Formats: sequence, C-alpha cells, structure tokens
Amino acid sequence: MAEKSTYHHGDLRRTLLDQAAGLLREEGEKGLSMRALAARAGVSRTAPYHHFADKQQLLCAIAEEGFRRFVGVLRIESAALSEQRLQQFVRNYLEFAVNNAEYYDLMFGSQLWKSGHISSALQDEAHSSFRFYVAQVRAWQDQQRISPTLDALRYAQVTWSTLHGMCRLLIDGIYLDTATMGPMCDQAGSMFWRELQVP
Amino acid sequence: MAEKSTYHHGDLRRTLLDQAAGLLREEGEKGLSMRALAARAGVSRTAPYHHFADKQQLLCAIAEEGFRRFVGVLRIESAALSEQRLQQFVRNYLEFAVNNAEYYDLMFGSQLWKSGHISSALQDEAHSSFRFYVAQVRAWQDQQRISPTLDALRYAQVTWSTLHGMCRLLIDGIYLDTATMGPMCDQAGSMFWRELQVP
DNA sequence: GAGGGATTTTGACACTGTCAAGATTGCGCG
DNA sequence: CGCGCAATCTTGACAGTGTCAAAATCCCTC
Repeated sequence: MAEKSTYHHGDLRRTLLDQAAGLLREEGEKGLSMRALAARAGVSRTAPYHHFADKQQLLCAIAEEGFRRFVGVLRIESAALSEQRLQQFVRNYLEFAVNNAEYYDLMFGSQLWKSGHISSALQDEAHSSFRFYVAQVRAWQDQQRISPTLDALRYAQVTWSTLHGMCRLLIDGIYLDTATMGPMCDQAGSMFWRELQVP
Repeated sequence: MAEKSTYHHGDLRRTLLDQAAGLLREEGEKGLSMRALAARAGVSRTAPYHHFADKQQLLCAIAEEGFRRFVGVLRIESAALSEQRLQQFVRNYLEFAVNNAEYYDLMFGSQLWKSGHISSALQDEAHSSFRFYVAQVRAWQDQQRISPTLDALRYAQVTWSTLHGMCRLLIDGIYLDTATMGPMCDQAGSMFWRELQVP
C-alpha cells in the first residue's frame, strides 16, 4: 500500500493535511496554494477538491488537528495551585503557540474566523476549549481559598486575552521576542496569580 | 482642482490611501485588490504603482496613518492615576481598535509584520508607540507610590499583550464580543491596577 | 514653444482558486 | 467471477490576482 501504481493515491486526504502543514511551516501562509500542495502530494491540481470542498475547508481541517494537539496544554492541576504552577501554565501555552505557529495561526487567526465559512466542527472545538478553561477557573474557586467574588468568566476572558496577545506579538515579531519569554511568562503568571488572591 | 479633465489625477496618492481604507472597511481584506482599488479611484490598473512600489508599501502607508490616529489613545494622565483611569484607558484602546479595525489589522497584523518587507517608517512608528508606553509606566513609578521593584518593561509587555489579545479576539469574533466589552475592560483595568499596588 | 520628467495607460506574464467534463480505478452485488 | 457504479483522479478552461515593460499623455520649466 506504500508504493501505489499511479492513479489512485490511497490516502490522499491524510497526505494533504500533512503536506499542507509542512508547506505552511516551511514557506509560510503565502506558500500554501492548492496547486503547490497538489504538486507536493504528487497529484494533479484539482485532486484535493475531492477531499475538501475548498481551501477554507482544508484550512479548517488543519486547524481542527491543531486543537486536538492543543488539548492538554490547557489542563492545570488544581491540587496545590501555586504561582509557579500558573507561570508554568503560561509557559506551556506560549511554547505550544510558538512551536506550532502554523497551527496556532489557523486556530486563532482572522483567516478562518472572519471568513464566515468556518466549519462548525472547528467552531465547536474552539468553544469547548474556552469553556473548559472557564470551568477550570470555577473549580479553583471551589477548591482553593480564592476570592468567591471573582467573576470567573471575566477572569478567563482577560487572562486568555493576555496569553493570546503574547502569542500573537511573539509569532508576528512585534514588541516581544522569544529571548525574553521566560521573564514575561513569570510576569504574566504572577499577575494571574495575584488576581486570584484578592480578598 | 476638484474636477480634473482626464489623464492626470492630481492627488492620486491621497485618493488611493483613502479609497483603500474605505475598501478595507466595506469589503474586508479580500476586497482590497490593487485592480479594484484602481478602478474605485477611477484610474487604470497599474497607475497606483507610480505612488507605491507594491501592495505591501501601500498597506504600510495605510498602517502609518493608523498609528498617527492612534497617538493620543496611549496617553494616560499620571496625575491622580487610579483604577478607574486605567479602566478608561483600556476602554479607549479597545474602542479605537474596534472602531478602526481596518487600520488596527494592518498596524498589528501578521500581513505586514511577517512579510519581511515592512517599511522602516512603519516599524519606527510602531516601536516608538511601545517605547512611549514603557516610559509612561516608568513615570508612574517615579510619581506615584508604586512598587519600585516592578519591572516596567515586563509590565508593559504583558499589559500590552492583554490589550492586544482582547482586540484580536474581539475583532475576529473569537470568545469575546462587544456586548460584554464594559465588564471586560473593568476586569483588565483592575488587574493592571492591582499589579501596580504590589508592595 | 520645446523638451524633459512625471504620470498614466495598454499589453503581457505567471500565478491563484475553482468549475465542468472526461478518464481511470476499486468495490460491492449479482 | 464479472459487471456496473461510485469514488477518485486528470485535463481543460475561466476569471481574477500582483506586477513588469513599453508606449502614450500631460504639466512645468527654460
């Protein structure tokens, strides 16, 4: 099944997803064209259209894979929640984004979200990630001595914004660079922690 | 000078910048093509290329105008700095971004920053904005009873990230929406404030 | 008035996403 | 076993994109 004769690829969909991610990583967003992708997969220009309705759907599928890899980054052990643990959490989030920038760009980029043609599967995946995070904050409130007056949703929105903003500025090379990631993560984690300790 | 005969436009550069921003606002990023822009300016396809080397330079010029409008949003009266004032500052930043999303997308978007062909004028404008913000934080430290151990640069990086992250999530319609902007701004401003009060 | 530099146009090229029609194949049902 | 159908892949085509080169047109200065 490895070396197929010619006509039928056998596992084109899988190949397309992998090669597309590779192209994105190596050549950047501009480098990923349907035609280049098809060529790289050793197939003709329009073959991909039998597996994805259009380019947007291809990108949505890649983003979904991104979210699947993303799972695990968000989870924080709430037993013995501490400042250090929060700082580590920030580090994990940023490291994922920086090391998987092709995926992160699709998962949280305007390209898909502002297009209006985002797949509902992707939307579900994204929203459930955020809901998971909010639920986790609520769990902290129950288990730890954390200000019960804190609005978990607002806190989640603002802290996620901080994480997302740092990732964007890092990936795009604006204001932040990876050389100072450590101290920045500590600062962010400290702020997250401090807000939880408010009486 | 208003109604020119035909051939020479007279003020094409200015017209292009305005019409480009209009196109962006009305049709979105996809809607802004050099050809559509030329048509809208009532001129032939390649005329714009005598005022901007290529599309990137056009976008850079628009982004520069964005930064010029942006000036003033960053300034915070440090006399009587307060939690409310910080919250208002957050509100101002977000309102600018949301109300001028076409500009904000260019000013802080990957489109220009990741291209490698960003104009140095734009880069200067952007960096000086950030330096201004950092200097402002340092001024607070001098004038108010604010923790002198706070690293102003780190604080500036993290708070700017929060602002930028909120803007991105708002503009792209991920997780945040404008209906809850008020409480979110308050939450962010409170966190900013609290970090300044650390002994 | 003539010339020159700025400005605009027309023509062309390589590239993009995507549709329609045909070619080729593998699989299920008889 | 074999036949037909559906899935898969290809070729051809079209409109649209950014941008270059050469030609046309204009305005301004001497």
